[in-house]
Amino acid sequence: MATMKKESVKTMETMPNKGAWTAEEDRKLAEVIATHGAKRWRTIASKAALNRCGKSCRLRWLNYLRPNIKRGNISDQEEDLILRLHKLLGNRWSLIAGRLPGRTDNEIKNYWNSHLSKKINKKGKQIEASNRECQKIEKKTVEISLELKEDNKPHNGSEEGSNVNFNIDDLFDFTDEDTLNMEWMSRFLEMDEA
DNA sequence: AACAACCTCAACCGCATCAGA
DNA sequence: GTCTGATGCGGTTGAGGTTGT
Repeated sequence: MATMKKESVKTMETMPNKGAWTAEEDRKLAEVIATHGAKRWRTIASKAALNRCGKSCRLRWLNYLRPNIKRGNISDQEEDLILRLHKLLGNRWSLIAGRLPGRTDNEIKNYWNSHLSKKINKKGKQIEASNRECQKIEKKTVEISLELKEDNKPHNGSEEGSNVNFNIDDLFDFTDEDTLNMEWMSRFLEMDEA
């Protein structure tokens, strides 16, 4: 990918190199990191003589050159984990990445923005629709119960004697998902404490 | 075949936080 | 305590690829 942003000649002359990394740059950077370690990025940048800033070198190393980087598609299992972690942590990409060996925060962020956010929106719309349906049913249930109350009301106006036993729990159909999430979250937090 | 619209992902930017002097 | 440089993080951009018309 020959990524070269539109820049004036002056900027090109004075600013550090920008755009896509070449194989040669990667090799030089890896070489310097091998001898000096992955810290003091500004020093690394100058030792590698790449005409790139320390920040760029760090990013390149973390997202591309670092060993044990897992390349390729995100598995269903990983996707599920990302979804759960995002639910728990929000856009804390580096924390999420920390729970996915071999994956980088940038990769997860990109995956979220291009795949999962769309999925969530889609699901969100479905949930909205089903919520609307639930509200309709709820409204109807309340109407019916009020009608029944009216019918069973003694003519002296007392509430006693009503046959309507209204159980609030019957209105909600809880799935096991919330319970599972709570259990999973506890396990996750235990991992951090360990 | 040509063009537009959309998608992906590497790289950049700005800000926040950390660490050492 | 505070100043300064280094590092880390999340948001954004845009080139190149893919798909649709």
